[in-house]
Amino acid sequence: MAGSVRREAETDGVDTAVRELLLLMPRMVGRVKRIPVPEALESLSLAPRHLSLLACLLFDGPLTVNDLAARLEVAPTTVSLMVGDLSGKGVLDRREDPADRRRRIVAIAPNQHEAIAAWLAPGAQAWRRVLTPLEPEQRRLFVDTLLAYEAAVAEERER
Amino acid sequence: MAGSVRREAETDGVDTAVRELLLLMPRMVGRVKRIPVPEALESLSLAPRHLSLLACLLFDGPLTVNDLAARLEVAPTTVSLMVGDLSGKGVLDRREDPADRRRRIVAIAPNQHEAIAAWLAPGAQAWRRVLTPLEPEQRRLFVDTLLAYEAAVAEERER
DNA sequence: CAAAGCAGCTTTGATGTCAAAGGTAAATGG
DNA sequence: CCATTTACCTTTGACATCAAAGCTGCTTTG
Repeated sequence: MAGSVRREAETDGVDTAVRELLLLMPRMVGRVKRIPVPEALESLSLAPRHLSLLACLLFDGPLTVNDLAARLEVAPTTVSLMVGDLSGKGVLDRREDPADRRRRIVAIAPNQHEAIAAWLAPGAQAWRRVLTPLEPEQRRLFVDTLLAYEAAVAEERER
Repeated sequence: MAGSVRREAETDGVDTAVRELLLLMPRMVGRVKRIPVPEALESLSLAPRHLSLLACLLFDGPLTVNDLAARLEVAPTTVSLMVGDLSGKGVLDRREDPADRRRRIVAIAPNQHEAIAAWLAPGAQAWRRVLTPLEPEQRRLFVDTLLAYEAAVAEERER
C-alpha cells in the first residue's frame, strides 16, 4: 500500500495518521465548498466560492488581480471573471491604479463591508471552536504543521 | 501587528491563528489540486482530480458510487462520470452487485493496482515529512483537531 | 524618442462539476 | 400479485475554472 513504504516501528504512528489525513482532506475541501450563504447576500448572487476571495480582501486590504490569484492559488482568469462579475453587482470596487494603468485595484465596496464581515464570521467560528480549547503552543504547532504541509506539497510539485 | 502587545492574552492567539488558517486553506486546496501525475499513468488520462477517488478505493476496498460520493463530499454525478471514464480505460473495474442489481461495485483493476499505489506514495510523502518529526501525541492532536474542524463545518451547515 | 520586450488583465474555447430529471431495480403494502 | 414508493445510478443542461491567445500600457535600449 501507499503508506507501507517504511516498516520501522518508529514510523508506525505516522502511517496511520497519513492514511487518515489522505482520506480526510478531500472531505474537508468538499465541506468548505458548501458553507451556506446568508440570505442578505444571496440576492447579490454571492456563492461559497467567493468566500476566500472576499476573505483576502477583508484581511489584507485592496489587491490587484494577479495578487489575488497568487494568494488563492487560482488562475488570474478566474479572479478576473469573478471580479468583473462582483463589481458589476456593486459588491466590489474595481478601478485602475493611477500609478500604473495596466493594474486594477480591487477592493470591497464600502457599503458591503459589514455584510461580508458577517458572512465570514461563521466560517471563522468553526476554527475558533476548535482552537480555543488548545494551549497556545498547541495552536502554534497546529498552524505550523499545516503551513509545513503546504510547503511540502509545493516542493513535491517541482520534480 | 502580529507581534504587538496582547490585550486579551487568552483570545488573541486564537484570532491570529484563525486568520492565518482562513487565508491558508484556499491556498492549500489549490496546491493539492496540482500534484503532478506520473508519466506512467498520464497515458491513461489520469489527472490529479482522480487521486482522492483512487485513494478511497485503495484504502477501503471496492465501494459503490454513492459510497464514494459521500466519502469524497462530491455529487454522485461526478463519481459516476469519472468511474465511467476510468473503467472504459481499464483503470477501474465496474460491475453490477449480484445481490442488488441497482448497485455498481467499483474497484481498482488488479493490474493497475501497483501503479496507482506508486502514484499515491509521493502525495503521502508530503504528510509523512511533516508528521515524522512530531511526538506521537502531537500527531494525534493534529489529526484530531482537523477532524474536529471538519465536524464543526458540517454543523455550521445546518443552520 | 521609436522599437522591442515585458507586465497585467481580459477574452476565448475546452474541460470539470453539479443539480435536476430520467431510467431501472428492489422494497413495501394493500 | 400488482401498484406505489424508495434507492441507486446515469443523462442532461448550466455554470465554474483554466490554458492559451489577445490587448493595452509600462519599461528598456539603442
